[in-house]
Amino acid sequence: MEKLSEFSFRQLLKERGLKSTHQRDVIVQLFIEAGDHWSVDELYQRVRQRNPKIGHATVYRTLRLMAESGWASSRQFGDRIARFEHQAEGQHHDHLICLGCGKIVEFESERIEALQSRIAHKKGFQIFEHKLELYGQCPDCLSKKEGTGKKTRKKAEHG
Amino acid sequence: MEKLSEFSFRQLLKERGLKSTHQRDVIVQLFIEAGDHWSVDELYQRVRQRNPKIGHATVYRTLRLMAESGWASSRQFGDRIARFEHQAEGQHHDHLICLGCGKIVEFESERIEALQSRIAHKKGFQIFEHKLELYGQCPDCLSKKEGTGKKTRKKAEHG
DNA sequence: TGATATTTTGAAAATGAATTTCAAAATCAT
DNA sequence: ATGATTTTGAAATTCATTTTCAAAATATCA
Repeated sequence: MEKLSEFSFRQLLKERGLKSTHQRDVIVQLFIEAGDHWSVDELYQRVRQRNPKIGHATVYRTLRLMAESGWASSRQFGDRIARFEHQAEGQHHDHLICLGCGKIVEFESERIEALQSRIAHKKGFQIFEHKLELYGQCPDCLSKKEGTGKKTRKKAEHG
Repeated sequence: MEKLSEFSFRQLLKERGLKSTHQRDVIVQLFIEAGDHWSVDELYQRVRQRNPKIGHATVYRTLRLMAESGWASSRQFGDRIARFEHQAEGQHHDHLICLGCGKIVEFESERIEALQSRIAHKKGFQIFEHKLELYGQCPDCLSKKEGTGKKTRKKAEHG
């Protein structure tokens, strides 16, 4: 699969007999710029800044289109809202999620993947994908937290 | 923590200054009987069979209460609906989910847990819980499937 | 036991993320 | 440009879950 860009997305649309639009350009471009783990609504806010006329349904639709065509994938971390990430070209990756500040850190482990395959095979399953999420406290939140152990989940930090 | 039973749940309510009710008895008992990975609605259907006067809000509330007090835990497998399981006394377990028939199989792996801890530690995180889900096809669906690779997710099978 | 303060309940309304509807607007092949 | 087709935005809808609120049930204690 090609690396995602505004242009390769237009290419994809063409191949599928779909139309290129200003809205799709903006959304795809901002999706690329934004980085991983944004919710639809967070991305929609950015889109609005660039063009307030673009509706949220269009953001949902475009993100879904990207996910269906393999450019993006959607995940849920604990809550009920979908967060999108750029589809990793090669390696699959997993996530550490901070319950303090919402920060999401990615990691990879070939050894875990290998163990997963072995387990699946033992149970007779054929695996298409997996999700591994570790929930806890990030270094920052651990050092800040002297006193009470609060469990409030703030809006996700990104960067 | 004590093993879950109707009676220990009444105990818990008492300790918390909450009231024992017929509804809570029925819901807890059926939750125990039902086994793992039922959605609220599926459990609600069972509850209705025993007592059609019990409302779905009460089932939601009771399940939430059980989850808050550590008797049950809720998870989402791919879709947006919560499924509940009895809190494993000792060992944490993970899940294999069949995308063909919705069957959910549990497994445990100390070695994966150990690798997870190591990774978390390396990134400076302190982990409270984790989720590992492997999505694919179960043995039954693999053998059934000769021709087309359909991806429809049926209602979950249990047992 | 009965009075009463408190909690719980069920029905219906509210919420919130995501999807659909539909008429108007935009796109694209000719 | 023309016209068929797709896309759009706003509003409505869906669906799981939560909340509201008046009525009912429960616990407490005199």
